[in-house]
Amino acid sequence: MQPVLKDSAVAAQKVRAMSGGDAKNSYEGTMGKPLWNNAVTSRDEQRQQKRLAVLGTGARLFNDRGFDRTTLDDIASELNVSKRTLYYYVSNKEEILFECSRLALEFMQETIARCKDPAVPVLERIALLLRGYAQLLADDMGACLVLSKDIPLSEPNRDVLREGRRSLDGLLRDLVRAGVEDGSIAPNDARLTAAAMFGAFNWIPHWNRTDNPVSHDEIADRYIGLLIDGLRKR
Amino acid sequence: MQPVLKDSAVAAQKVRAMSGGDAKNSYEGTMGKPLWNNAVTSRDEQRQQKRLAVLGTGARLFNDRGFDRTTLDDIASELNVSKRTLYYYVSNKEEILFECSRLALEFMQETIARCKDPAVPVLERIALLLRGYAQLLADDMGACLVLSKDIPLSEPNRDVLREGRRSLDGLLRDLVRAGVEDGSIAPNDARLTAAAMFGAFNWIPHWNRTDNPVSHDEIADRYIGLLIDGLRKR
DNA sequence: TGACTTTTCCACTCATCAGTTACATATTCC
DNA sequence: GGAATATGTAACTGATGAGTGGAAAAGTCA
Repeated sequence: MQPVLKDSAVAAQKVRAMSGGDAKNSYEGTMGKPLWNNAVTSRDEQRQQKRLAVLGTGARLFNDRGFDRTTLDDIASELNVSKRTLYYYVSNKEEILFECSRLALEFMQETIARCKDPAVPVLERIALLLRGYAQLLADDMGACLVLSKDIPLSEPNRDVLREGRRSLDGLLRDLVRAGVEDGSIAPNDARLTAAAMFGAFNWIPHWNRTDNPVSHDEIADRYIGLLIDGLRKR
Repeated sequence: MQPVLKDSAVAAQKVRAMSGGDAKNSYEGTMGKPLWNNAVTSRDEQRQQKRLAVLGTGARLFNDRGFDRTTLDDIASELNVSKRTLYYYVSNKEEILFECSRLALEFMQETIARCKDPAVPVLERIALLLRGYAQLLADDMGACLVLSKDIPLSEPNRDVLREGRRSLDGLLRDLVRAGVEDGSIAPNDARLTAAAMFGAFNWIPHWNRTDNPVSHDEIADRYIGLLIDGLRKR
């Protein structure tokens, strides 16, 4: 196939071309938002969008094959571009993974903020957090946060992600403790409880990454029901 | 350090030497059983034990660094042996991973059998299964089953493991359905329920792999309690 | 048009690592 | 003792893949 970026006349086509052309591979963007728009965009915006296409394609391939088994040539050829071109948008392979994970954590911020509203009952806030998390994991970048969790990054990057994960975990623990305090939750070790809950959700990208995935909303509903009310019939 | 296998006089010492010598690295064997015994052992038994040491060390390093980031030289040097020597016990890198996973699934068979006893109430049988699974995950080979789950193996091996995992998952689903049938469990989608439960447990090796791990029995107790009775206070 | 910037690619280097070749030394057993 | 078997090593091969150098093509704007 021809290198597309060079030939196409219109910027919008270019960015679409970055995504690989055919529908099944086309990069749908992050959190469901389309990656490009057809309006005339500035050079900087185009650059930013292409960079996002690199990150998104990277995330998808990392999730499919694993970080170590994905070559930069894989990502490049998915985008119909040479490997050298990728280095115009990112400075190395690690940066792709780091940025995907960092963005994923950033996407959670809105949900996190909403979970801190003291007007909402604790159990509902926990459900809110978990539902938001399930939606995050439906996205390639969100799944990347889980599936490539154990790839060792260099010093500063690693700390940034660790802090992000830690604060997410801390929030759930705090909610559990708050629930115990106000009597809505049975006493328990908040650390283990939070680990069990995140664990259940983190496993989703491991099994639900098929051609016909179960809807993450449906999964979230059942998981939340199970975690809050348990298996046992009353 | 000297190559130890060649110099040591006594078989038992040899096998201990295979494990790296110093206590912190010494290979403790599988499922808590010591790997060697001091009785005079036959050549075949020694070979088998050394093979197990290779597998166990492989599993541990795979769990620590990931399969792709573990070289055969890493495993060899952990055992104070040359890489070529490993090839006397296994035929390639994949075989190490495959055998570890296969053995882990084999270790579960006893638990699986006990869970099929119809005299025991369903909820207890589920607890039995999950407790056995948590113990499996405390072992390097068991953790390997989870942490290297997504490494692609060649055709026949992949199918063997898939079948093992599938039947484990199937058992839990069947138990859940049986519980719904006999009224001890609230109606639900058994597939999602089993996924949530295994997910919670599968995540353990991801977070509890430190110098001071939480006891897997303690984790199992809390997880089982949560999954059966839920967060909500009654 | 022509100067300037942005984007792109070909072809390369260099390191890593699975698996092998060729050989050496121990051990077992006749 | 000596043949057969088991255990081990050092040094190599061949493939793979991250990252780069240098230059050409395309786009921008006077």
